[in-house]
Amino acid sequence: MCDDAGVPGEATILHADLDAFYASVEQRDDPRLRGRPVIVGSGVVLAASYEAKACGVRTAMGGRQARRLCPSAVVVEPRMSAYAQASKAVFEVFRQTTPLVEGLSIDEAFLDVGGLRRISGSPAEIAARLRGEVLSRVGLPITVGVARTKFLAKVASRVAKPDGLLVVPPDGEVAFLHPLPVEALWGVGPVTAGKLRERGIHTVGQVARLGEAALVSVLGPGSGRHLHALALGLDPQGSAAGPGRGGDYAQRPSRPVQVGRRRGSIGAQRALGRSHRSPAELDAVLAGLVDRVTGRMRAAGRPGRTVVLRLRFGDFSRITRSQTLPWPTSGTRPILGTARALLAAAMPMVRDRGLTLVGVAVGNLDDGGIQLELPLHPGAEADADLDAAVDAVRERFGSSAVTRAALLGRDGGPAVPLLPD
DNA sequence: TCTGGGGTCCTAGGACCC
DNA sequence: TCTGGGGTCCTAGGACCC
Repeated sequence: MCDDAGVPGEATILHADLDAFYASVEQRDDPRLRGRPVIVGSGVVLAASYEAKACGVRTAMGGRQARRLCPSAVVVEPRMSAYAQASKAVFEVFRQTTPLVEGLSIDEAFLDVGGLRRISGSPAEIAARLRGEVLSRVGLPITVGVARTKFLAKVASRVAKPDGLLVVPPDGEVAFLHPLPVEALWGVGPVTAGKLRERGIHTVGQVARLGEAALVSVLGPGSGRHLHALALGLDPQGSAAGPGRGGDYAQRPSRPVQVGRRRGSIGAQRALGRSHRSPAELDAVLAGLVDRVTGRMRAAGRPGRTVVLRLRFGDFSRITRSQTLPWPTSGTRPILGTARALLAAAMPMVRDRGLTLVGVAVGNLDDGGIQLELPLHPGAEADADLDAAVDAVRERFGSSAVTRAALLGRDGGPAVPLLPD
C-alpha cells in the first residue's frame, strides 16, 4: 500500500466541515444576524448558530421547544438554493487544494493531501490555508481535522469545532482517542451507546480494553469487530462480517478517499401530521412525491430500478415496501404505478394504525450507459414486445422520437440486448 | 423530545442458479 | 432422490448521519 500518496502512516487526510452551515450562510448574508442566536427552520430546527446552540438548541428539535429555550433567537426560513450555491463555492476551494476530494454531504468532505508536501507544504499548513481561503473567498467558517485515516480526521474535526483546526499525529492517536466518550466513534448513536453504558463502558479507551470478543458478544459480529478496530485507531475497509471475514480484519488498509462517489438513491418524503387523509388525498400526496423524485432523477440523468415506499404510522412505527423493476426508468408513470401498487397493498395497515408520513425513494440508480434487457417472445407476441420496448425507451429518455427501427441494429439484429424468454 | 427531510450502510432470510 | 457449498439478487428492517 505504498504509493506516492505519501509515506504510509503519515497524517494526510483532511476532514473539512462547515460550522452550523445553514445558519452561517444566513449570518454571512445578513449582518444583523451576526453574533446573535439564529435558528433556520420554523417547524423543526434544520440548523442552529453557535449562539443558539449555547442555549441548548439542537438540530432536529421542534421549533416550539427551540424558541422556548432561546427566546431571543432569530428564526429564519431556509433558503436551500443559497446553501447549494455556497456549498458549490466551498467545494471549488477544496478541489483547488487537491483533486482527491470525497464529498460526504452538502457541508463536509474528505481531502487527501498526501504527496503535496513539496508543492503545498505539510498537511497542517495546507489545512490552515484551506480554512483561510474558505473564509476569505466564501465568507464561511470551517473546521478541519487532520489525521492518518478518514475516521480519525472526522473525529478530530468534531472535537475541534467550531472554527478550529486539529492535527492528530500518528503517534498521538491513542492519547487523543481513548479519553473521548463512546459517542465520538462514528456510527455510535443512542442505541449502541445505551448498550455500552449498561455495561459500564463510557469511553473509547474502555472499548479498546474490553477486547474484540467481549464487544462482539454485546453488539454482534459486524458492529463489534468494527467498533473495536475504530477504538484502536484503525479504519479497516469493508465490513467486519462481509466478504473476506477473517482474523486479519483489523490489518486491512485504511479506507481511501474516493473521488466521484455518486449517490445510490433519490427520494422525497412528507410528514402528514395527525389528521386523517382520504384515499384520494393520499394518492395526490403520493403523486406529488413521485413527481418530485422523477424530476430530480431526470435532471441528474439517473434512472433507477428499485421503488421504495416508506410509511410511518400513528404510533411512529415504520415500514418500508419495495419493488424492483426489470429495467431502470425515471418515468413518472411506471414509478407512480409501482408506488401505488405498494401503497394499495399496505392500505390495511394504514387503516388500522393511521398514517403520519409517506416517502418514495428510487434506488439501484443507473450509473449511465445505455442498456436495456427486455423479454422477447417468439412468434406473434414479439411484435407487442417491440412496441413495449419502444415505450420503455421513450419513457426512459423522455423522447417521442424513438422508433422501432431505431431499436434495431444495422444488420437487423437488436441494438440493445434482448433476452429470450 | 410527541418528532423534518435527505441520505448511507449493515444484516438477515429467501429465491434462484450453478 | 438426496445432499453440499457458493454466489447473486431481492426484500425488509434497523441504526446512524447531517
